[in-house]
Amino acid sequence: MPIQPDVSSLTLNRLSVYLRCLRVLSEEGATRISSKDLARRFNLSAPQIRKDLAQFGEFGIRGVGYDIAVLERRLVTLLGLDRPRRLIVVGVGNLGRALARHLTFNQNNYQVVAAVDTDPGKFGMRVGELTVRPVQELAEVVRETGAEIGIMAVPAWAAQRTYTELVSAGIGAVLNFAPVTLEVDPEVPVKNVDMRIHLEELGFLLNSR
Amino acid sequence: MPIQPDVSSLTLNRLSVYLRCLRVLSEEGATRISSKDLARRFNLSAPQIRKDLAQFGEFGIRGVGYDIAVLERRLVTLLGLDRPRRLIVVGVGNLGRALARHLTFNQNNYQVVAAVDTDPGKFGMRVGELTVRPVQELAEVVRETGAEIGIMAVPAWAAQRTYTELVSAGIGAVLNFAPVTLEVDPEVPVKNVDMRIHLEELGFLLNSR
DNA sequence: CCATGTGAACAAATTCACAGCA
DNA sequence: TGCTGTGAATTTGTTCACATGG
Repeated sequence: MPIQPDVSSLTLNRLSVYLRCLRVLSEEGATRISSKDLARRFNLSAPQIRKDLAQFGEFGIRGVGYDIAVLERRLVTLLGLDRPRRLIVVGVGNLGRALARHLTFNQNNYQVVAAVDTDPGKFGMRVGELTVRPVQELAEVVRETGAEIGIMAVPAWAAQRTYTELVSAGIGAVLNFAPVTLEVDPEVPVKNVDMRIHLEELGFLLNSR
Repeated sequence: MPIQPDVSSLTLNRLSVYLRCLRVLSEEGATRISSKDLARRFNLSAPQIRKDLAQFGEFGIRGVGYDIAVLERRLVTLLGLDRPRRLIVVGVGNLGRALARHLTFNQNNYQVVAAVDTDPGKFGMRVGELTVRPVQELAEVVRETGAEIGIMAVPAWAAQRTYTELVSAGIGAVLNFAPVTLEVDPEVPVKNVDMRIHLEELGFLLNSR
């Protein structure tokens, strides 16, 4: 019965995948699933499912499998999906505007609550339900809205400065779409979405055939 | 002097990073760089730089370092950045429209040359320079435009079918933004951009403090 | 000399295989 | 009996350290 010592990013990402799979099964009315069946059904690895889950306690029933509802609840809690997460979009170019709309999901969690930009020409502009505010007011906006995650959709050259500003404004974590490697404060984790790197990898693969 | 046996995704992604760094140095007028200096300057690992590069031949000059221009050219070639890459966007919702604009870079490579959707209400709609065409004409559009990479910005439930259609249409590789694990044809590689997984990882990290 | 290129040591991640329990 | 949970084996990736060569 070990507590999580520290969990790798690889494992965490698989937890998200497992949750997705469990929701499909729930939808179908299933109540129990073994790691083997889960693996077969969704192209996963059974021992890996067990190793991953075992890091957070013993959920399974030996000889039977996992209770889908129980496991689902546990993963929801672990991934912080049991309460709202407020997001703030920084940079409302093409991508920022799309993200401001796209990342506001249905339900209770993940809602984009604010958008800011440096360009005075954009202040007051409407993006979905939001009004674009000046980046100078970032700290204020973060405080007012309770935003926890910053979505960075700024040009590469502005990214490091923007990150620093988000940190000072009291943000808790950042999803970065700018194609740069940020100098990161360990207190404010960053995940990068670097489309150019992905495209270049595909470019390499296209070349080799 | 080994040829590339097969290169890991991790290595390929670092090549993109190296290229980015070299461009900064070029810009500054530098002509030579050692793995040690490159590592120090950009927070990389010197032995890893050497290992990564060595997979593709011997570029360095012992006792001196690497010639920036030579290395840059080699990486450009490896990553397929020396000739145009035409992209087709499938699904022109908020995200698809933004990507259609965002992924058309300056220069000669990476240009979005077409956009398609299933919704007849969107046929003929303008997105930047493009006109949205019916997904039924996918194969034709791919042939006409010479698109090599498909950008999937469709809902999760449509993703698998869309991938299959892209494969039949003769696409070479896919960048997938739908939050699903695709069943993949080994001939048509896929890279996933799964924002939900990233947000859920950040959610976990926010919880643990 | 000095930095590359590389085998050897190490670390991380995955898979295996089985003990232990419902 | 059958599946979980887990140490042990394996594979994959990174770092070290040094022989090699400009």
